[in-house]
Amino acid sequence: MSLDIVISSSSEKPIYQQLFEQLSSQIILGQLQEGYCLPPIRTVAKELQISVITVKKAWEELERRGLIHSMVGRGCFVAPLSSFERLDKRDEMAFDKIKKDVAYYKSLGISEKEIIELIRAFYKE
Amino acid sequence: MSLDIVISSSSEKPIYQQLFEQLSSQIILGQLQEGYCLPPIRTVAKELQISVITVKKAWEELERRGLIHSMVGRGCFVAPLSSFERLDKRDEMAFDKIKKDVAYYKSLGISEKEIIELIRAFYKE
Amino acid sequence: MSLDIVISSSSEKPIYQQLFEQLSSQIILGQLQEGYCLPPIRTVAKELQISVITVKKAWEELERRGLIHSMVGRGCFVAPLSSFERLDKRDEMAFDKIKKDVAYYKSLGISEKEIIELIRAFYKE
Amino acid sequence: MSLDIVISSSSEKPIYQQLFEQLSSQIILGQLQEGYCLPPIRTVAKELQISVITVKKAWEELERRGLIHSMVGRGCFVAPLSSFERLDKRDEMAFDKIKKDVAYYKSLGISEKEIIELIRAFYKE
DNA sequence: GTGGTCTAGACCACC
DNA sequence: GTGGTCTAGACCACG
Repeated sequence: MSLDIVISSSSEKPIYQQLFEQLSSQIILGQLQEGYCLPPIRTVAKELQISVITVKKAWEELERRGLIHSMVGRGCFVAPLSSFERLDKRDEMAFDKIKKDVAYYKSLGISEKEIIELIRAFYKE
Repeated sequence: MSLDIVISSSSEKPIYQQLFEQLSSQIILGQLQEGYCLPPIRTVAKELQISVITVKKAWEELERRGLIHSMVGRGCFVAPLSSFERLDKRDEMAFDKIKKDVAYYKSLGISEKEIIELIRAFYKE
Repeated sequence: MSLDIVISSSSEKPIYQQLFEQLSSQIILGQLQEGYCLPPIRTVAKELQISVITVKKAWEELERRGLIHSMVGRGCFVAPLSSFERLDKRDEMAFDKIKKDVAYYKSLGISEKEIIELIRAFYKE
Repeated sequence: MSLDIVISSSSEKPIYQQLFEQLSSQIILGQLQEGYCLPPIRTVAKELQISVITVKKAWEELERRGLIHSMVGRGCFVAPLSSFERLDKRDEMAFDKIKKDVAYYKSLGISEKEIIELIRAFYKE
């Protein structure tokens, strides 16, 4: 399998979400090219030692977001997306999160300046 | 009840966590002074129209973080914290989160510059 | 259980889709009022003699469409929708289908007039 | 190959059904004359870049409907149909679908008038 | 008690 | 061989 996925079963995040996040990143960043045929879900499940259903759930979410499309009997393929569309989906996925994050930072009384310094510091790591 | 809490039952966040976040903010920001006696959990539960168990869970989390301490038969009290200690706890609660957030932003290929612009924009709202 | 659902296991449609279609109709038509608490999925599953997972899948689709929202430990509730929003969702669900249907009718060489006569006839039944 | 077929691999419809629908339309509309010898299924498969099995399945469905008949070792031929018979088969194929469609429209609470307006609009496209 | 997640394993439609 | 659907049953988080 050529997928580059790491699953942490001890993570607080559900496995299907870890899968979704990693795959969606790779598609949005163009690391998986359009038309690329993903490995069969049963293969992915076996290699990651998780259930087929869990993989399926992640794939369904990817399809719902228009990042892949599945064809019975043929496999699942990375959707054709222009650079513009990829950027659009990326922003769509990031904005809501950032908005919530900022709301939380503010509720803790952390200043804009402090946040930005921390962001810069963690970005360099 | 003199607590200033707002619960959203339609939020995606569990109720106990909403409680915890709001109380911890207020303690960390010094809005609830040290030694202040919190209302009985049954009172809080009744006024917010939630389960006693839910309130208990939030209080336990606050105690675990050292923000309150309970005395059997007497009630729960805001812990005595110096300004320095409060800042320390605040940072402790914020750092891990920011670190994770930045990791996610990076995985989506968003630049440090973009993030900071968004943070600034959302901060002004 | 007060839900008014009929499942045909011999139908060509998947069970979860039958569930989804009937529930969504009832919500869109205002037959299930906003805030109404649906019976627990395990109860629905038992009464309809289908799997919990199948019910869950239908509920997930309803939630995705904004027709219900679920709260862990509390249940699933019909979303608050204005008459306008309900009409909007109804149209959203109907338009795509009608468009496809018309394309098929046209490919069979059936005239607009014939179709309309048939629609009228079946509508009266 | 003189067949006029377009296959969409990204369509939600199975390929064999796309094949069947297009061929049956052409036969019913008299675009393929009776006695016309269809190209060998291996030729069709190669030109459309699909599996022979898929073509075979579509051909079987056409034969089941009495639109073509196969003669071992000689090929598949468009069945001899009078104009009347063709109209009959067309209606047979359309009626069930329209009936189901109308049932669905009704379940969504869409009025006969609305449907007809939409049908007219989509027909003009 | 609720819903959320994950599992193993079956059968089907499609290619 | 592929993905799609359905099943039974487990464990967890939440209230």
